[in-house]
Amino acid sequence: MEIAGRSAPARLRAMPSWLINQAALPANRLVTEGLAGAGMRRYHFSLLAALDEMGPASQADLSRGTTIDGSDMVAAVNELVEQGLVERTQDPTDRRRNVVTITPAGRRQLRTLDRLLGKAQGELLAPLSGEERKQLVDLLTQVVDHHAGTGAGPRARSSSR
Amino acid sequence: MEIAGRSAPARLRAMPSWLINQAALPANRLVTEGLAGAGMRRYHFSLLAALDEMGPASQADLSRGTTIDGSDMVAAVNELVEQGLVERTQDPTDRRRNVVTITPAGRRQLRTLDRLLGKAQGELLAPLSGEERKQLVDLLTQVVDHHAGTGAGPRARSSSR
DNA sequence: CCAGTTACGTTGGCCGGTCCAACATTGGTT
DNA sequence: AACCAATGTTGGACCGGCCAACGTAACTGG
Repeated sequence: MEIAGRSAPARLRAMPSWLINQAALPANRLVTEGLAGAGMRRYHFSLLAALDEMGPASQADLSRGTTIDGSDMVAAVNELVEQGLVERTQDPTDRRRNVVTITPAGRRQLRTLDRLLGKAQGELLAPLSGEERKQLVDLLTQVVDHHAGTGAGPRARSSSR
Repeated sequence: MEIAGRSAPARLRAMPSWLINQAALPANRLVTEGLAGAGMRRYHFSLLAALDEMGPASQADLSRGTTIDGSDMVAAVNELVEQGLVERTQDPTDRRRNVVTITPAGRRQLRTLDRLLGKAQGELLAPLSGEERKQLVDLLTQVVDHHAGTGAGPRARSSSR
């Protein structure tokens, strides 16, 4: 009763880049489902986490402190404002800036999300022992750090014109 | 000379699901760039690899043997046909089926892609030792296998109606 | 003081990847 | 014959990531 051909080619299964992408599927599914229980998306959490860590910050600061593009920041902040989790106020000392501040409700929500996401991580790494989980995090961190800034940042300023 | 705030919130940096997604960025960038040198995309390689491993197969077989949806298979096969890397012929014993066969040129191309991708994997895992690379592949494989079939397959057949 | 340059927020859009619904054709079942 | 299942195909939705352009505002050098 073979379920023939249900698994990917061996060439792919041995390829780290492929494994990473395959692991990202359940990861994103679990995280998305977890956050959906609180009516949130991934970037909402990123934003709340950044605010909790950085304190009040401009949208440009938040864009730099997360992987969220400035273009997408507008809508993201709007959505958090609508739910009363952050406040957007104009910076009086620099009228270009919008200072975004997390509210007490935002902090409460953040703690809820922490709990939900912790659960999701547990399910994601279910087959691994505590020691193995540490190893995985360590190895991935090395890879991520090694490639940091190698493709995320703004395009090299073209000097033409 | 701190480059202040250039790194993501600690909450995220400690989260396996986030690390996996961040690692997927350079992974996809390197692989995409590598394949671009041969005028190919990722699913082209998946397809050629599956064909090389499965032998001649119908598009439905290929869809099941890869992560490529049947809807997207049509265009993918078309593109490979245009480049003479595969052939699409109607199965005489089942006139619904298109049998896709890899050509000698396809096999040659596949070997080229293997080489390009091997290089990309090396760059991706540059900071890791040989031992660490094995560990990473092993850990990711455990995670991927554990979640196999947990969200990819066709939607559960709704029994309503 | 003024001209040029830089930063910020915002709008709009493109692209790639994933997925689903519907359909006509064909084959299998009973 | 009547029904059900599988195949290939078209069309489109959705999401995440990214970029271009623009108006406003601040800064800098002459």
